Amino acid sequence: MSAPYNHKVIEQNWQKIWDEERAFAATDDYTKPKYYALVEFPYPSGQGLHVGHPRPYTALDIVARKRRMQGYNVLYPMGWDAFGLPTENYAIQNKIHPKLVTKNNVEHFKGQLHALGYSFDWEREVNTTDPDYYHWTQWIFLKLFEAGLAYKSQMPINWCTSCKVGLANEEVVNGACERCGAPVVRKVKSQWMLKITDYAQKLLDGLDEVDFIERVKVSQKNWIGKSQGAEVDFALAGKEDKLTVYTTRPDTLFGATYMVISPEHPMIEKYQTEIRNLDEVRAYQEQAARKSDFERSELAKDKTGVALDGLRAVNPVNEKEIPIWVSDYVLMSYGTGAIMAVPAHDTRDWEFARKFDLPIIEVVAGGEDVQQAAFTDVATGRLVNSDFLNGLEVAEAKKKIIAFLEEKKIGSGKTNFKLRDWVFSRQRYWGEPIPIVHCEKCGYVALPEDQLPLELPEVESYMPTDNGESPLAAMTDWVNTTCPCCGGPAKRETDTMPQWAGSSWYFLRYTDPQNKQALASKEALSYWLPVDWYNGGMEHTTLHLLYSRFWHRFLYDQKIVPTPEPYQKRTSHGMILGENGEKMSKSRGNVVNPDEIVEEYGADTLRTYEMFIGAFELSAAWSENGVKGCRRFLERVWKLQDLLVDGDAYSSAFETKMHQTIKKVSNDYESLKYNTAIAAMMALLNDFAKAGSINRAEYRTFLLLLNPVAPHITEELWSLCGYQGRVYAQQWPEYEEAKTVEDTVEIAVQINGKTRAVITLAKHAAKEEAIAAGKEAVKEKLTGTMIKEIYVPGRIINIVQK
RNA sequence: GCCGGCGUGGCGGAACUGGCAGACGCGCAGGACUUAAAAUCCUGUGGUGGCAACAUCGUACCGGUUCGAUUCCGGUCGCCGGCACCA
Repeated sequence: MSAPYNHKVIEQNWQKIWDEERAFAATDDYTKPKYYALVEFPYPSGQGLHVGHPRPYTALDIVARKRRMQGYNVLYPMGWDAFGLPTENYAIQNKIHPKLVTKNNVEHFKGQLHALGYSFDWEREVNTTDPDYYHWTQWIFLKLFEAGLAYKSQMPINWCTSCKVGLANEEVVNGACERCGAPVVRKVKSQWMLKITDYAQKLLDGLDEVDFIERVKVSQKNWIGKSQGAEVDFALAGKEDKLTVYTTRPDTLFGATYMVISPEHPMIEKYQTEIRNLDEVRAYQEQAARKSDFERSELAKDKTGVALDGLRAVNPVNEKEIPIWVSDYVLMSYGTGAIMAVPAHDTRDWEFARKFDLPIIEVVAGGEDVQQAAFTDVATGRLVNSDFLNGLEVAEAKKKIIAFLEEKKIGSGKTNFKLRDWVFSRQRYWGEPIPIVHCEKCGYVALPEDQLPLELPEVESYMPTDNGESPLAAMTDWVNTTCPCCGGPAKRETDTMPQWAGSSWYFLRYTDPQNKQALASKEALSYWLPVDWYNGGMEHTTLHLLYSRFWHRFLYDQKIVPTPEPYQKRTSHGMILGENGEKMSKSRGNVVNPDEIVEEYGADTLRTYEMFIGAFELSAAWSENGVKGCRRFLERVWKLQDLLVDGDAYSSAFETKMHQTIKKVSNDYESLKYNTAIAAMMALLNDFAKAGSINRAEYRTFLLLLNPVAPHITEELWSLCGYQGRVYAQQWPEYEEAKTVEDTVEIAVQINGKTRAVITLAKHAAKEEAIAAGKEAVKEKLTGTMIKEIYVPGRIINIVQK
């Protein structure tokens, strides 16, 4: 009888052996075929590892281990995205240097990950807060600056009242700070911006060349938000001036019955003396200014607005005078800050027109009565009441009206993007210093490259100042410097970079993490890139993914990286919820500590369970009983050694099953179907247990298949049973397609689509033979008139009767 | 409101390209072992009816296409995620 399965001893032992043997180090032998598997590096928070972390890490560990067994030189790295607010806030509260907090958290995390037996190449570990790392983050920023893609701009930004930092538009969630939930207000500040909008089209086009799961592509596309329409000039009645609008429906121009401008539109200031109800307009502007974007949208159901009394516009296609309204549903930050309202064919305009009793004129026929609801279907409608556009379909009408506008010089076709530039400044301590100085004479000047890294100075307090300056601003010795350009007095930039900076290029550093001369060598980059498979959370599919694609594309244009896209394939995993099906959180009291699971059941059990828990892309609720079930499975795998018999080829009883299982497991590991791969191995195990024996060839294959999921127990059994070498160094098992199919199949015999019998048939039985056998099996139920006989080989026999 | 996804036993979830719905696991019930319990092993387990063979209903709901629909199409309801008056 075998000794009991002691996971603690086994797991620590093998982790030590793997380290000593450098089992998972990627080699610099660039002649071998490579595979770069990547998971998002964690933020090393004070709470330590969450049970959500092992899900993606295990999934790609499986892929990485399998690829190594298939002969690839595999890079599966890990590092730390360690700048960030929680660390800084903890440092402020406890008066500890964030560097020290980070060091402690990283150590804790690393120990936890190590205990899970991941095949990370720890020799390539990176840390975004390491000056040797952020040297290159700063270097990339300088490249962006030189290329004119980093600029300073005085503009209204999202200001978090609690964190006292500016936030990118993308970081504001429902008008609240994404990190702390405090309300976000508008505040004008001079900010470093990155011109991601210059790359909107390239970022959109790049999606066609990569293998991202569809919903990720859709999110990226929606975020970039390309729309094609036109800008149209509306003359102001009685003035030599015009109001330009952007519209995606220029075809409906004849239906424009009024205009709406944003409360911030400069037109109001320009013509204030002619606006007879200026007081009313001023009051409305003030009311709108107090609202955040969130409130402006939240109050959407009840539209507000005020008509400009004294100013009217002229519809350029029919010369009709139409009123101009001011409403906060039109935003200054998108398009031109003014719209032409076509209530018959736009839902928002329709609501507004209803509320203020404005005319609704149908210009696209094909829907219901436009007085009852807006008709917005562009596919089926045809133009009416539109002069020379009458009878055309929407798409044709668009083309024709744009041509008309361009000919008359009153408008033109125009493409717009929703994407906005990236606010890159943070008024915080714990981030990369921005390597720019400001000189009265020379303006903003880049730090020379030989002065990089510009290290964070020691400060007394990490707290941002109340006026919103970074704590670095108080360090006058550090701030006051000389201008690299003219040698005169200058001041350093005191804002730091956002956390997104370090994570926008970390996958490049893994290819050559010690390099002092460059972010990575050309050779390393051209060998390892692109990342073959990148898995991460759905929550990063817009921000991090887009930012890192932007930086990469820029570096490609600078001829620094060899590929236009950084990631060939991107997948996403679902969240792990608490036992009650709710998101795990301290306040809900449903947090599971992975350390306790590893202690009690073992890393292999945790890994197996997290892969078995459900469909990888969907969220799944934790179940301690489920964990026990997986432990039971591994116990049974352990005991299989007692059933071991000689045999260096698969026994005839199991040959087909072995080939089928190899095929199933191999394919499932590639397609995120870890749960069914494990189910297949459980089913095979049940068969062996039932048979009472397993031969050495069969057990060998079984251990190889299971190894990527449960690496420790399989190495132990491999060694215990006297197989040579290490599992991790073996060849991945192969199957023969021909041997995965049985000679005979069970096939259902249906009458009128209802199964009435199941018969066993030769796999390729001829139709006559099959039908005859089928009829024989259900003969006493064949009472009606024969209509049709259907036979799909290997699938079904269906006898249709009346 | 818009966009995306999902809806299958008591529970987590399977089901290739339209072909026996419920694999695998959990839970539960019964049995074996044990003084007993735990662990382990065996058997059963969608609902209803029947001793049983079997019949019948059943993949959110309504309808359609088809010899045949969890799968395809149209509509309705519910849940989750994202976006937020983007013109």
